[in-house]
Amino acid sequence: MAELKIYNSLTRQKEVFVPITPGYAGMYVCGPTVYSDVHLGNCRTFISFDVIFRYLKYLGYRVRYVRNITDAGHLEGDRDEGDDKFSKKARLEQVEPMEIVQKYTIGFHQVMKLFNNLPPNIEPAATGHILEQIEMIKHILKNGYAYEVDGTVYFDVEKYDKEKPYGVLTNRKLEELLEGTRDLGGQDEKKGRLDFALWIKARPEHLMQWPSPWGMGFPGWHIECSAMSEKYLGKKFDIHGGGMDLAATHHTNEIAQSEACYNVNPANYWIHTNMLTVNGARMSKSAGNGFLPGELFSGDHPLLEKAYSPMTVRFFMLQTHYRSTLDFSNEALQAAEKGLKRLWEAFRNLDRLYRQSDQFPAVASDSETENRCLEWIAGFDASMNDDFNTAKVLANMFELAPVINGLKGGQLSRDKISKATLELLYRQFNTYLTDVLGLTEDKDVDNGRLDKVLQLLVEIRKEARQRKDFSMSDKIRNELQQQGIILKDEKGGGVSWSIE
RNA sequence: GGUCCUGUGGCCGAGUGGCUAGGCAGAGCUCUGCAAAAGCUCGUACACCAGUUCGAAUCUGGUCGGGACCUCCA
Repeated sequence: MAELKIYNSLTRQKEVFVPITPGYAGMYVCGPTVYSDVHLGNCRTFISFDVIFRYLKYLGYRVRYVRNITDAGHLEGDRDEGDDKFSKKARLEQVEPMEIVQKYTIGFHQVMKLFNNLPPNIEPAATGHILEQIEMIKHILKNGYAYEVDGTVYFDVEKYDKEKPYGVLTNRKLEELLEGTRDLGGQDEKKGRLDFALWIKARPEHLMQWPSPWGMGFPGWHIECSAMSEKYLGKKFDIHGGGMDLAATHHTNEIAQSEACYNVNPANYWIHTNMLTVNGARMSKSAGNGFLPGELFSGDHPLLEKAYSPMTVRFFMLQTHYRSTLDFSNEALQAAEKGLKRLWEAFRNLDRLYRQSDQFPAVASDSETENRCLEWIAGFDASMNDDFNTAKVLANMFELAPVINGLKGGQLSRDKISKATLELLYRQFNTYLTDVLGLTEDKDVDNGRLDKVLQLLVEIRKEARQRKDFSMSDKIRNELQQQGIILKDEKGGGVSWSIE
């Protein structure tokens, strides 16, 4: 099999993936800050990495996928002072901060499940790793890359940059970064404008605080990922991922922390997923243009014309490469909904053909059709190996759909492709659709009883049609359609049905 | 201002120096009692201006437009 190539943000080029330990892959992805509902933009990132996780497994790697829950230390502003997001929200809702954390963690997991994202292998929380974070800060202090001011510990960026380029990830020089920094005013206790807090002194009334060598306080936002990734994946692991917005600050600081502590860049491959936009502007919590998954599934949002299922949204996202921005619109979602429906229809037809695979010859009568199919099938792996090009995989599936539907509907004779090719097609189509891309069929109503009832109605309608009693047959079909059940008369006299 | 990304047919979106992805919408046809579904056919798109080249939407330079990051956000 061809090699997997990954676009590495660190080197700004595609590189062949070579794991540190053959057969194993370690991946750390920055998870959500659970002080409010995740919006669709957050979901896009996690869906992208879910597919990457799934594909690595498909390739046979034993993957350890770690995705953290940020439940402490994430501050409101850029001043390294004031409340963290949890305490603020807790005050607002008059509950414990951990109630906020619990509520939105559960919500996050529910949404992930609806999108059919596999759970990570480890999902560590920042509050559960205070000790590890303190140890790491102590280590950085000992190495001389941090300093304490009145109970708060800062990372010394300018000192660090003298030995290692601070802005490697975003390809920026320290001087440029310093120019872009806002003057924070005279009362700043930091030595350098780019210095960031590793540990923050807590005021007495602060709701979340822990004892430390520097007094009561709480960890800075960036140290948790460094400490937890080291704990579960080691000082050096294969893949570190997250949204593109995290590269300039969060990931840059993570690299600095690990370098200052262990003298190593924590990850070989840095993967950054692009933003979801609305009318060309980034979807974000602070901009107020965020869609909540729930609003999408119910259609309850002023900008939405109708509800869209989780799988429609997942498919919509997979039609675009993860490194491109994706613009969110009704038109695009409706197109995705119809496209996905067509794909499932083709898969159902393929499933039926597969069960009749004995009707297919050992050698295809039409080598051109046969070979084209084989190329499209091989294209699944080839596309994914090229930096996880899910859009191309789906395009190949759509290329195969007319062949499948043609074989099923009789427009294409069944000797056109060989039994072996049909079976390969079924296996790969099935594996990719459900295992690699993680799509499941939206079935709100489906059970054996409904099937029996429909078979009865189909039978009655068939008899009516034989009598040329078309008013009766149309009545059955139309009334069912009112309920969202579509009857389709097939060529050989059979009838199939699908639910809208 | 700095760093970087991007500009593809009505819409969404892949992409390689030459062989015009794909989806949705639209038109015609086949099939059908009528439909639906399905199948077949149809759009010669690649911001603009130069340059490199036998040949560029794909490479280089410039112009214009859009966006991200530099401040919390996946």
